Amino acid sequence: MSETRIPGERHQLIYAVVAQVPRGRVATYGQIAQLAGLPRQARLVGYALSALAAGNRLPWHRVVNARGRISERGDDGRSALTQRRRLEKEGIRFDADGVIALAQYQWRPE
DNA sequence: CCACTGACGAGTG
DNA sequence: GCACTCGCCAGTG
Repeated sequence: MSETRIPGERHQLIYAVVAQVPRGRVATYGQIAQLAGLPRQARLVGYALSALAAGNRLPWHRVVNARGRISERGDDGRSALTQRRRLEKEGIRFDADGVIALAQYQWRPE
């Protein structure tokens, strides 16, 4: 069967998973993709998040890359700084290299 | 319609 | 551990 995919459908699947990441925890792009039923498509998660309109309710700041670092956006680090501040406000610590200890903070859905 | 451009990560050498 | 390839989607001009 050829599954008819509506453009933007993947974005919705991704947003639905991001919305579930609890406060004080982080998830990786690859993890979000996996949970959204899009294994090995971490990049799509990045695309989906970059397409977010400002002022949305999604906790997009809880998504970091597989190395535990915040991915840069090409907006001169502005949004990256916002992201870091929000995470620190939730109690998440960064080491001197700007790395989050995933072993401690990564979200593990039941 | 085509070309280009992004919040990634696993695999390979 | 580093450099490189490749897979994959949606918006813009």
